[in-house]
Amino acid sequence: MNAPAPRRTRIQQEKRELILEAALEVFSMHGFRGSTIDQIAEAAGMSKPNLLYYFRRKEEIHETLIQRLLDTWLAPLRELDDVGDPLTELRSYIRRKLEMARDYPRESRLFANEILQGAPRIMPLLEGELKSLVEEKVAIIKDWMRAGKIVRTDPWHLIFSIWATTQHYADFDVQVRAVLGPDLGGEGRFEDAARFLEQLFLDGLKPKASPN
Amino acid sequence: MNAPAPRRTRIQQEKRELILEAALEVFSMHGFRGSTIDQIAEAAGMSKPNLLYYFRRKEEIHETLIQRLLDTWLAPLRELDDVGDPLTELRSYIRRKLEMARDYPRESRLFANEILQGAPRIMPLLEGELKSLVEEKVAIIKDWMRAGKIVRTDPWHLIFSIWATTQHYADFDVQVRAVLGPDLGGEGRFEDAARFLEQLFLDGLKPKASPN
DNA sequence: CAAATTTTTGACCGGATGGACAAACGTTAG
DNA sequence: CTAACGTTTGTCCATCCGGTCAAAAATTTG
Repeated sequence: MNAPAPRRTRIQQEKRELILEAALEVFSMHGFRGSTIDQIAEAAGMSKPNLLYYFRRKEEIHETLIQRLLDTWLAPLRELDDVGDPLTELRSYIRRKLEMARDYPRESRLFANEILQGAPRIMPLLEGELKSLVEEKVAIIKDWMRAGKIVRTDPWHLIFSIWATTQHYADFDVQVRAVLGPDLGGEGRFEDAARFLEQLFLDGLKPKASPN
Repeated sequence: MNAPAPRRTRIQQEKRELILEAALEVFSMHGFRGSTIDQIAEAAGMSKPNLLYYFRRKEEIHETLIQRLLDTWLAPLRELDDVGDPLTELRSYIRRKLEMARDYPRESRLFANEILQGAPRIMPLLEGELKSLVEEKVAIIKDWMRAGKIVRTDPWHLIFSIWATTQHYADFDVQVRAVLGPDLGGEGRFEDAARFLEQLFLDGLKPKASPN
């Protein structure tokens, strides 16, 4: 399906990296249609034709960005496995997702933009890779429920709500900071969010009968 | 500050309404920059110059849409008051928000688009009206906590997480449906989500000591 | 009906934007 | 030095898009 990755010199690699970094900044802020090649070129410190020497089309930059994003984006969920204690596993999943919202807000917004617009470029991936990954993790969670390790609830919507609450702090960051104001909206907001989410999910999920 | 609303004939009102309906469809899908006047005009069944006879600029449509949206959008939160039982109040707030995600997904996406792009047009409103509304409701929630009606937790992030989880079903609807698949992703998904969220928030918030 | 007013449309304009291209520039290898 | 190759840039083009305008069509008013 994919063409073989062409050989590239070290300089080409670096320039392409520079462009991708700049494009991430621009795309995540203005969306695909709202961003211009000129903006990206300027952010990357080069001229438009020069940028087009490294990426032939605007879409090519976007595609590369999205593709690269998805690998790192799903990593936390991939790491969720059934070897550890369920509550510990879920806690560190939530924490990792929140850390990603804090450390990679641009990636999160790029993804959000894509989904908002109907996911035209990644629909197959959502229905394929993502769907089966979630199914795999849902199975694990169901096992935990059957074993009485966590309360019975809907595992799909549990995952959705973890996604929603954590990504909210990246995608809606402007709103969060505006509402919290200067006092509460500083860097500490992620600590507060982490504490809150841990309490929300883990107290909500902890079995009432025999808390061990 | 605002110019007085000009007198309009019934026909003008209807046409403007038609245009706003079409624009909501288009803007919520492609964002402001990604939408063209031609698209909106075609969706409204009229020519571009004709549309521009009713709205002089593209921005004017968008502003009208956003302004109208915000009133209805914050209505559920406004209704949250301290007269009823706290858990009942929160339950119906969550339910109303989820119903809005189900019944007005385009409005939700329009709002999400605006926030994602840094809220350039509504920042003052976020820092003003929204902030003080949230502060007001945070005070109520704090009272409930002091009175032992609900567990102590961070009221700001409680509100954020209600926003995040409910709006997720509108903004990320494509992803939700893709992951759930045809079986689970039907209309029942909102019922499932409602049940899950109620359990998540209310069990998580219910005081452990004396549940009454 | 006829004048006045409102609504609709085709044609057009100017600027922005994605992209092409050839020439210039720089670097490396013989 | 110079030929070959990789990189950079100025210029240009076609298209898209927001918005204008005058004239035609429809509607209302007298």
